[in-house]
Amino acid sequence: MIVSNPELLAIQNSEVVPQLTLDCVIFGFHAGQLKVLLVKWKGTSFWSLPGGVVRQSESLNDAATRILTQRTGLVDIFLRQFYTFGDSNRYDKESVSEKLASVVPKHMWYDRAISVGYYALVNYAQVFPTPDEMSDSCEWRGLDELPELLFDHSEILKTALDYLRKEIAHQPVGLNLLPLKFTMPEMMRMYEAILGRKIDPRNFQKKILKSGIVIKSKEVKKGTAHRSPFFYYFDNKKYGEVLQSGSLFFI
Amino acid sequence: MIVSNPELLAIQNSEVVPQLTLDCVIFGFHAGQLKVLLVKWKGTSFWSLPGGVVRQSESLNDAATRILTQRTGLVDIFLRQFYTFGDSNRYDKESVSEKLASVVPKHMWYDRAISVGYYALVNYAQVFPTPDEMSDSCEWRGLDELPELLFDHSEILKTALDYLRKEIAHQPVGLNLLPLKFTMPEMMRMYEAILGRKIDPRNFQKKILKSGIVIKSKEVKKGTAHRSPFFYYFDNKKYGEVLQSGSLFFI
DNA sequence: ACAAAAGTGTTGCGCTTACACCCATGC
DNA sequence: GCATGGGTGTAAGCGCAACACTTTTGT
Repeated sequence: MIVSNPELLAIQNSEVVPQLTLDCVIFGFHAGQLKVLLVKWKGTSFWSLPGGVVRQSESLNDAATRILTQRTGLVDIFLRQFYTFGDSNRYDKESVSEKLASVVPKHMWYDRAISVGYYALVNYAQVFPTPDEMSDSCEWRGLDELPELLFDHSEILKTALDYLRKEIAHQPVGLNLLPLKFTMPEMMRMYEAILGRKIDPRNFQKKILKSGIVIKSKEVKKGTAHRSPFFYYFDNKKYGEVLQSGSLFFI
Repeated sequence: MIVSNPELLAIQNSEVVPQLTLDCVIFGFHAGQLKVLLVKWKGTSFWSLPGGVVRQSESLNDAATRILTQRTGLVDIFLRQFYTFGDSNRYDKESVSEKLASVVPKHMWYDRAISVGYYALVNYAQVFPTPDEMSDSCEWRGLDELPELLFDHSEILKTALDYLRKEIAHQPVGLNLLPLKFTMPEMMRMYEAILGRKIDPRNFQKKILKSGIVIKSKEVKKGTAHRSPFFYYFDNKKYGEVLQSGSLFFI
């Protein structure tokens, strides 16, 4: 049996690494908002991050990729390990096993588990949120409309966002979050959503253009009810170079 | 039984988290060089990073602190989790169990293990390197005189150094690596050792002083065979503030 | 006296920030 | 035509990097 699924199942066979789980914070960008993909446990109203176990034969990165592909349908996504959560009281076994009794038999829970946290940046429009056999929905939620999360997943989410904010200061971000063609205001709103603050549009444009990671197309976006903004697209080669070099890139 | 010790013992009881280990990259600074604490396995000539298992009742941070205190005699050290290594082929069970057959019975090895990496910054002069029951020595080694290491420990060490170099750009470092009183050239050589490049002494001094984390004492260091440098000491309060705020601090 | 390391200031450039008006579009 | 958002340039100040000579000390 292979359990593709979630948190903390006390599977005592040798197929998976015991007491180890992996949780994914999947970020998307839509309607000017940073969103996170959450799952709701079958027959309950309890939400958590999508997660899973690690098979004996796969690496942590492979496990994270597998989980992401299952939930989003995407391959080749930007994925990064950011922290491993190992407090001995990350969750209360009694309380959790009670809440999820209809999904997971109580005796299957470990007393404690360690969870490796990954975050992913994905293109919202290309994602097909897919619940699995333990969840009956899988949905995007804005950062300001988050439900309470099971386990320590609220903390994991918050930590992921902290890491993302740090990384964005050194590396270009966007190739993974934005569609193929996008406007400068869209890109700027993405940065604003991640950083949680306003950015000056003139300075933003100057900096992005100077870095060389985007190219201005001659095409404009029509039907925006106001002046038509230009489309831009990423220069993948240059983007990769800047990503490699980490040649910083504050906004 | 509690095994305080190292990598990858297939202890099948419930005292420790199975298939999970924790490895520490302990950095010290001495004689102008960045050094790392290594252990040599008993009766062999094989070296590795000091590591250990995680007890069921302790958090990852607690486990790392325990291991560090055992090896160095220090309490209250600067310790940071940086990455979790989870490739399924991090080590070759056959080859490792062969090499360490005199220390660990072959059947005790897991097929694979996940290792959480921590690095620590410690004051070289205060450390008493202490081998444990599995190692017959525990020694400092300079970064350019490293032996080959077991498992994937060379990669872990390299990764730790990468993380340290990134962190040093945002946070003050030194309170943990330098003695209570130190000279500006000593501090500068520490930065040079970590960053692996030369620094301009005038610009360095300006930047450090401006940050306010050190205070110049009126005392000079005597007997240096040349002009006597001033002693400095850390302003712990200010240091803590800068550390918190992450108010960056490039060198 | 000599060799070696420590101490110290200035300048120019580039980067960052602050700031406001005109333009295009849909309604 | 009006409201809304998009597009764009300049100026000032700050931070960073480059750079060399004098001082002190032990031998």
